[in-house]
Amino acid sequence: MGVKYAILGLLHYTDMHGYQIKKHIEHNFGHMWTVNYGQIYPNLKKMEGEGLLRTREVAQQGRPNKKRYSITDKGRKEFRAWLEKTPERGMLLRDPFLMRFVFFGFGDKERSLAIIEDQIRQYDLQHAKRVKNLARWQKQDVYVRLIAQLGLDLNEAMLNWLKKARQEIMQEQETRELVSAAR
Amino acid sequence: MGVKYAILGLLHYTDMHGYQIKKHIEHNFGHMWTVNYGQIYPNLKKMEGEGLLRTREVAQQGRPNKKRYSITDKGRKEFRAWLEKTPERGMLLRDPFLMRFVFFGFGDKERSLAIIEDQIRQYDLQHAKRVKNLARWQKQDVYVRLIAQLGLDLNEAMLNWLKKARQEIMQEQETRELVSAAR
DNA sequence: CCTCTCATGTAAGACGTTACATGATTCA
DNA sequence: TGAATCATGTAACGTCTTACATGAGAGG
Repeated sequence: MGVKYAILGLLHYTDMHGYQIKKHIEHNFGHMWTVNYGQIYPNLKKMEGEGLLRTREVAQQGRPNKKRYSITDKGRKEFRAWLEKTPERGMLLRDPFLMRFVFFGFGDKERSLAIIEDQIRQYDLQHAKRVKNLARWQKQDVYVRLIAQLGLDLNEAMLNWLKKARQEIMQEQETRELVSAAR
Repeated sequence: MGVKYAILGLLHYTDMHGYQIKKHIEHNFGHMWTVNYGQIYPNLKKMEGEGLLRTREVAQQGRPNKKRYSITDKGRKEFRAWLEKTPERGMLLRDPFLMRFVFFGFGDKERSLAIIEDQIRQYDLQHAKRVKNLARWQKQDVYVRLIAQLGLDLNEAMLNWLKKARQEIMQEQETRELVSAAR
């Protein structure tokens, strides 16, 4: 259900073939969303069968023929109906780091701090990437600009939290050391 | 791979049966994570077969016997190894609302604003719930407390962004109306 | 020379969700 | 009377990921 509407949405901008759609999704929804050909190509085929898309095949030499997809009126109508529905459920956040974090109390403190340090580096890099892309987003409509802003906001919130977490965990360690030193 | 380590982690605190594990996960990871029996019971069975868990059956009248699971040394070892690995990938965020939001430019503005309004209400409710649970979290270790704090932080970031978004979208509308009124 | 980009696709498997079946007890 | 809680489990069905196969041309 996920990729389907992303594809229909993207084809509102311009006709595309599968390879481009993947690139586009990675660029625009990237850092939070991954797609792969195993989802895209079967979906395109299925949607064509349902009359939501139309294909024009473009011959190429030395590589597989391109299939340029465009959205049909039926596709537009279905997309529109989806767009106006109230979202079926809330945000799902799954993060292998956070999953570990809850249980760090059962592990080694030094190792936990190293993993946190690594996450800070990761989010710093992401932040830089997002800032670099900002100019590109600014040319788009309000909604796309706002989504870009959300990416920055959440990134910032995570970074602040990670730094606060690092500090609190280190302090806890100091307290323990003081207690055992006092004995 | 997801539920497995959550189960091993929870069994570090106390022995539990499947029903309780589901309740626990919903309470502790809830609002971002959903689990169902279709995942839990087969996983428990499999993990018992691998020697990571041990069962004691508790007879009951009028309902299925309880199976109280406890973690084995092998389970603890495998959990520990997982805990200390650097997380395999970044945060994955999937949100049917945000998926729509990017494409709101192709839909009806009034409808989009109504959906945003609804999201604000939703996050307000969640915020209240999280605040109510804070006291319970404070009794736990640093890591659990920090995760609770992150929940609040991200909730707040989303709310601020939603309100900013609502305002910007409404203003855009006013500008358009002024332009057409001036003609 | 090697890696990246372009371009399509399939097959197998992992993972997740929904719905069903059973059935007593407790609470509104 | 009806719904929720307790308690286990399976089957069918979706979705997602990984790995494979093919192969030319561009750029470092």
